[in-house]
Amino acid sequence: MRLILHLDMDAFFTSIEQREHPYLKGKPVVVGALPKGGRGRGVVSTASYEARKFGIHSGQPISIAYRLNPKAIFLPVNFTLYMRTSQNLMEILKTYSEKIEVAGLDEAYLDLSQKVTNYEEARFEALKIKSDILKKEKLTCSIGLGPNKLIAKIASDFKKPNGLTVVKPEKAEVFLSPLPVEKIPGVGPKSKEVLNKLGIMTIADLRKLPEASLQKYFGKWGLRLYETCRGIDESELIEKWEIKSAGREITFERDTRDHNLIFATLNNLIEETLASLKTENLRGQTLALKVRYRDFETHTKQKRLKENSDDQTEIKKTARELMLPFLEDKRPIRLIGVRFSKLLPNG
DNA sequence: TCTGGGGTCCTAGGACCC
DNA sequence: TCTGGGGTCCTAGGACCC
Repeated sequence: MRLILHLDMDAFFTSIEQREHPYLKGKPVVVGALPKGGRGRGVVSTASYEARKFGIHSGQPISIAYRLNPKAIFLPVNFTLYMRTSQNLMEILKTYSEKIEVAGLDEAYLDLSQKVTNYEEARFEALKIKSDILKKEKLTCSIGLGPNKLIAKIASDFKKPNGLTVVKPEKAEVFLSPLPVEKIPGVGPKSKEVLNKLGIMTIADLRKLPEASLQKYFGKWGLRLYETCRGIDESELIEKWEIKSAGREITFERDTRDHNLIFATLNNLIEETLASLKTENLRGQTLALKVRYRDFETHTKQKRLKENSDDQTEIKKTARELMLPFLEDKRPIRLIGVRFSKLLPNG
């Protein structure tokens, strides 16, 4: 019997801030870009549950969050702190199963198939994990239990915060039926719109679509969707991720056409990315440049680097050449980014 | 209202090779 | 004159996730 647990921390970043600074408890806290009196350019990373009452949510432009509640407490992202907390968390989880997939700073899947024999035992394990994390890290989480990653993931989101949802295999279809299609991981705004226009609002509706139609609209992903809406997911936990690309990007404080600023920033981004690749003992064989104009139109140009092009000066020169055609456009530039892919171990 | 930064995966056309 | 089929690599774009 396969039994998967998915754990998702509750409002991870803001909960950590509230833990570190007790006076923040019970208050609307927003972690993300700084609002700068409503003129900030970033987005909300995490909003505390108190902040969510004002309509503030992650991914939202910080300027809007500021408008919704200027009195909320806006904090910058303390990535080092969250990373450290995340590592502690994952160490705790590893004591409950050796088979674990770390899915971001605040999420993990545990395969309990070898640890328990039924859902009652699994529920007991889940409760132990929750109390262990609360005791050791002073944080709450929500957990989903199910016969596969898909069900476990949707279940963990079903009751938040501090929830525990158990979905036995025979209840999977009934559990999924009433949920809106966008609850399916991988169904974002675009797919939701396509489906909604076809009159498909819930996962039960999705089940009425023939496999061939799903393939027509969504290609390979459509075939997966056909199984997903029936609660079928055979995918294994990914216990070890290998890095496939590494990059840096930055949104300018204000849109710019200043070539000096653009090229200086470009060089910085390359230096930073090369430094982080170096710590992994990797080098990239392909360099991609990204430019976003004021109107948010975004383009990329990439180039396979010459053999053994490990030379920073050479890479910067290539980046410069990739950038030049973008500068012929009259639109001010909002963001630039670089990314290395086709990574190889450094010989 | 105005949209971050780190990534992954998929698609599609053209080049090139057998 | 009309023109294969398959595989792989490269590039560009887009959807999505945390």
